[in-house]
Amino acid sequence: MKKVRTRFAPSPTGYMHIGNLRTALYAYLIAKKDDGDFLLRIEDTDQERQVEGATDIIYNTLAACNLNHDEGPDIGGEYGPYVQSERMKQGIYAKYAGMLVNMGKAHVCFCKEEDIQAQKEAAGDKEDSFYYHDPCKHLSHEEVQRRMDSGEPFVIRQNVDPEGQTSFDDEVYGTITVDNSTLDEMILLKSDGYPTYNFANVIDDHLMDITDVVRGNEYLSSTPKYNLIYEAFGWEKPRYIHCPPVMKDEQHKLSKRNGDASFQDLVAKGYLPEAILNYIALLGWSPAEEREIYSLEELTKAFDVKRINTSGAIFDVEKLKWMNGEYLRRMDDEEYCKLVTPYIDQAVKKPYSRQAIAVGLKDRAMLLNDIPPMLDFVDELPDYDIDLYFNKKMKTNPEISLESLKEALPVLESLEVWDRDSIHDALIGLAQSTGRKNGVIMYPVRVALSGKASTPGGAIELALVFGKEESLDRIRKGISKLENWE
RNA sequence: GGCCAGUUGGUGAAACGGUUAACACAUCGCCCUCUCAAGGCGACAUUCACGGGUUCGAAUCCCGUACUGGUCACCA
Repeated sequence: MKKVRTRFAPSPTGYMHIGNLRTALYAYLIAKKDDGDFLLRIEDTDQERQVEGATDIIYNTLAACNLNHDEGPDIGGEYGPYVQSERMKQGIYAKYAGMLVNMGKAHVCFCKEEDIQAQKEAAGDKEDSFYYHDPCKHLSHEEVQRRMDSGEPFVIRQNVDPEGQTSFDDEVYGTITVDNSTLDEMILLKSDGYPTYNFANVIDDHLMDITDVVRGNEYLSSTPKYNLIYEAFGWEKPRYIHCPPVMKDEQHKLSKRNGDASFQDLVAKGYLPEAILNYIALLGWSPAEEREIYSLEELTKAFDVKRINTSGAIFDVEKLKWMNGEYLRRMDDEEYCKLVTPYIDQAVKKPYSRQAIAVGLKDRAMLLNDIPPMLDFVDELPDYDIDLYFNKKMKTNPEISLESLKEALPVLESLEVWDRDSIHDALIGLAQSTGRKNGVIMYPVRVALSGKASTPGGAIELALVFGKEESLDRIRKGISKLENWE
């Protein structure tokens, strides 16, 4: 069996959007599942749509996701070059286009774009469909030569015999059959000498020994035209794996045109690349087992083309959020602390232990960017409202809280060691020795320490973050605040 | 408009002719609890776009209708 080779073939036109990334992921998984090669090819045949820096975004995104390619413009390979504009300069496309012309499978066309367009529009009113019969097909060899010599602009256009049907098997959508009469004769080589996407794609996929073509399902209807080229050359056709779209809502695809979230936007918002990748793997594909969290390596094993869906999937940021939180929670503490420290630093300038803060964050922050606002009480005790001391469930109110804080203060002051156990024993001991609920003591202390209704951590965790001196200071402030209120 | 494809809950989805129509997110309860989370438990589609048919039996097969998407570029 031939070694499986897939490719990701983006055009460098801007940010990497989610649907695009997912196609890359699937192509990667299909190759790696069978120990095959995954390659990157840059399709820059449209000179007008080039965007500066777009190629770097592609490299960076793939690298961030660990979708490492085996061959590509940046790392080379035996099938190079991997950039289509460079391949064009080597005359590759012109050569194959010429071969097709000689075989009678393509022809030189001098028709003007506007003329064809006008013809289509005129016909559109009367006929159900319009199939372009290119008159240039019947031009004599001499005339073609003469007009080319005279410098008249031309394109190379595919020949399609409108008789009969063409069908192909897609791994996802099954067998698809179309009437040849509905196939336009597509342009292979543009008048600027560049190949069209369609043509370059076929030539390169063949030349690079691509066995599995993975792409969006918008190509489903042009696939028969691709196959005509394979057939003209007598080349073996690849397996086709067309993927359903990733949608923004029921009727719109996720697109960069609309400014929808790109991979880098999500990363900037605090999503982990691994979580994003895991989530999008599940959009349009489902594993055979009841599990949703998969590392890239695990995905590689579990992935199965047969389980790719045929209908579009809506991108649900809520579920991504959950998954991101899941990834965060599963990290070991040390790793988590390292990851999160830059975000803590955004909100906390004082030298409190990052690790002590991270402990409280771990089960609470689903997004990295949620972290700074959660810590806005750390450097400065906010000027909080006295009503915070009311809590029905904890059975506290300002009077009870004042009492609790007054009792807690000396107990904590007398502590020789300021660690988790001693603080815990002191506070809980206080509550239990007087037969009160833990919350009656703990809740007011937590409020006094933070001045907030909710915090990443309870009284003990916060006391640990602040240390003895600052903790006692905040409790004293709480006491005086309550006293003044009365 | 022609052609191609899709249609299971708010979302991702399972099911490959016979199940109480999995599971996960979200939502809503309850429990746990020093807040909030996390965690635990439970609720949530009498029904699989609609209408016919085939069959003892259909979300699953067939036909039609509706709706949605794609395509019909010297864009990819």
